[in-house]
Amino acid sequence: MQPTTLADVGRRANVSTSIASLVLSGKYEGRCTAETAEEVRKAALELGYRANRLARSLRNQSTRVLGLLSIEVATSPYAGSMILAAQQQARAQDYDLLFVEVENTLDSIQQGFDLMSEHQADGVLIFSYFHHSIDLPPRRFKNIVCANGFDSEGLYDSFIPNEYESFIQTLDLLAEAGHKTVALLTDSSGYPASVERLRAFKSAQRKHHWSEAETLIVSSATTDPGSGFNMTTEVLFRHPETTAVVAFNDQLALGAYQAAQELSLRVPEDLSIVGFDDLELISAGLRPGLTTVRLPHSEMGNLAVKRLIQRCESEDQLSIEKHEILCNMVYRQSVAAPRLGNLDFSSAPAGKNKK
Amino acid sequence: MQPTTLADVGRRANVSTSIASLVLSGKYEGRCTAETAEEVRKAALELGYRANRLARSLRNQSTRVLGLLSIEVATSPYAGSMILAAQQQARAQDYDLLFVEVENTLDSIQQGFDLMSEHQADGVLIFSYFHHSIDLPPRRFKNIVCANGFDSEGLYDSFIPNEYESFIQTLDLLAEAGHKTVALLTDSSGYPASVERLRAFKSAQRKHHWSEAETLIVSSATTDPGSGFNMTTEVLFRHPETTAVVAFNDQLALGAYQAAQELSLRVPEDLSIVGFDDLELISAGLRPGLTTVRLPHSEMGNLAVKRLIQRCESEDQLSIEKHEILCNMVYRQSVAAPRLGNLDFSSAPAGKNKK
DNA sequence: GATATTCAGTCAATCGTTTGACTGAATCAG
DNA sequence: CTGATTCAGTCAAACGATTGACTGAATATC
Repeated sequence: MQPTTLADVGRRANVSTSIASLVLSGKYEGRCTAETAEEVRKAALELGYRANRLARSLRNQSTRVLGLLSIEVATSPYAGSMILAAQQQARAQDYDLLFVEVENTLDSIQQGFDLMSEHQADGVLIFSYFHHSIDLPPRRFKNIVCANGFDSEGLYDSFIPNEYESFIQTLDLLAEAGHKTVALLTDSSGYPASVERLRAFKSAQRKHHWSEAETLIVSSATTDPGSGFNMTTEVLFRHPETTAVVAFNDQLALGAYQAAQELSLRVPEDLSIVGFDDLELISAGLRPGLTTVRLPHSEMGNLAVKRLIQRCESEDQLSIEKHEILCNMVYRQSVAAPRLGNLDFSSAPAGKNKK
Repeated sequence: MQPTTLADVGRRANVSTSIASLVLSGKYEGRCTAETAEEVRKAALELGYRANRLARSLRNQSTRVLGLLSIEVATSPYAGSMILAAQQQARAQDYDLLFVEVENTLDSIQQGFDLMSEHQADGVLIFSYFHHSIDLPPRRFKNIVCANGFDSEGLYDSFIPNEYESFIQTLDLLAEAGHKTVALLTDSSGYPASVERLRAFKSAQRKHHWSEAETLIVSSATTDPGSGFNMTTEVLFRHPETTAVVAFNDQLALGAYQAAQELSLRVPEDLSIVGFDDLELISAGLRPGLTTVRLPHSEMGNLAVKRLIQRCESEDQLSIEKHEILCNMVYRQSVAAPRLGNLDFSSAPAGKNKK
């Protein structure tokens, strides 16, 4: 049961494959009558004809396939939305995605490019797990676009979150609620996210006349809830005047919730907490819901594909741009007006239900 | 800057494209000298030659591309590992994955098949977001394999979790710890996961001589933490003798933690809790860590690809099999021996740190 | 009425790789 | 010395879609 070819369609409609091809691609004007065209379309439908993209691509020197090099994305909880958005945007323009997961090494990325090269991809997307600078091997493809990361040499378009402005939104929210002593739990990786968010925090301290005590800023190399727990506990003991905790990400925020619980503090009445990332499993699952910032994964996936296709189809040279995307706030219930007075750790820990 | 072709390689090595082809595919024995072969390989390397897979596939009538129809997988937090495992297994055998997200409707799936048909995929993988029966349109491809779901007519291989046996492990763990009154929070969807896990629970009740009060089993149409909170609260008030809560999934378990917190119960000293799925963001992030069962997403992705490739490359008819995969337990700290005596709700709720 | 134009279509080359059929020279067996 | 075999290659036909060049008939123009 061989798949049907254009020749089969032509045969059934009593025309040459040329006419069949021209009709099905809508370019038959001046080449045959409307009736013949109708015949062809009918034959194609009856035979369930599907064009062979290999043959078409070979002839056209264009595959309408985009290579997706995912640098450790698929392992992350963010994977879904970025890849999904890319896929759907591609499909909407009759492109498809050839997916390959690579490691963040020149060698592995090189192999990814080679593979896409063999498949004659029209362009290549480079998706990163987290916002950082990526070293890429020498250019292989005319069309390359990065998302959630950027190439270290600035040779390609990239779509990344605007860390600074997005974080400022969160901080302004706390300021509006009336907080004056705000602690920051951050990470010490030195990646753009930590650098920019720290810069935003310091600027907010000045702008809103917050306490600028250095020990209000605690950082850690790991950003799991355990670190969040420890850092929160530390900063609250040192600064019992703290009324709000800003976490570098939702996992640290989860740790802050746990620390609050341990200290019998209510969120948000006794302590406001905000996060970053909007990992819904955490942010929407917590009680009360965590007010946070949604990373624009779908937007980045979507825009990167749009831009890449534009590059593939454009004759002239497009300029290279680094697009910073503002993230949306997600308002839940973890922010309230500051409580009055300092925390009081002298009282015994809340009684547990013990037998 | 056209990509180099076999003809280019041949020209540089002073041989015909035929020899170039034969050498590079390792079938040159009896066709040329070892020295000539070396010349060809050298030329290919120097030119950075990469075979054009379109041309090769067109000629060979085989693409080494597998279509991946993801039925709402990419939107789920589980997406990553299953797709990643599939991709890596495919790559290990020199296959690639063409990814398309579809909706769970005959029409959308049909379109997915059509697309894979145009791309001449050698086979199609059908990945489902959750373990359920999928209605598929009439067979389009010789080779189809399902993962984390199965086709309603049983026409194809499938790889799914063994819900019953996997859940039994959890329940046995509680029995070993000495629990006698165990509550089940489940969902009422009627999908295999809920049906089978409920069956396992009832069998455990009998096997371990647990209390079989009907009201120890509570179910809900939604499985978010909020439902888990409500169900846990309900069951604990009704059955203060409950010493362990088994949740249908980790999100319900998170709700159970929250209910325990609200009632000032310590986990696991006052209440043991177990989950299912091992959503690490939750299970590893909770304090104490949640003992749960890891869904075998990578295994399913990996095995499905292996089987599909086997089908693609096998001459003879393979039998259709439904493979049930046993899930691994993930031991954390949420299970302990049961406390002695009933819960006591007469005492005032634990004092909160109020000003 | 001769020529030009339009119409409705067919022909054949092309994309790059693969591989069975072929070739011309050298070697070998008898 | 003759015929068969091996060796080291080349040739050319696929695979299926696309499209510029062509064709033969009908119609239009002067």
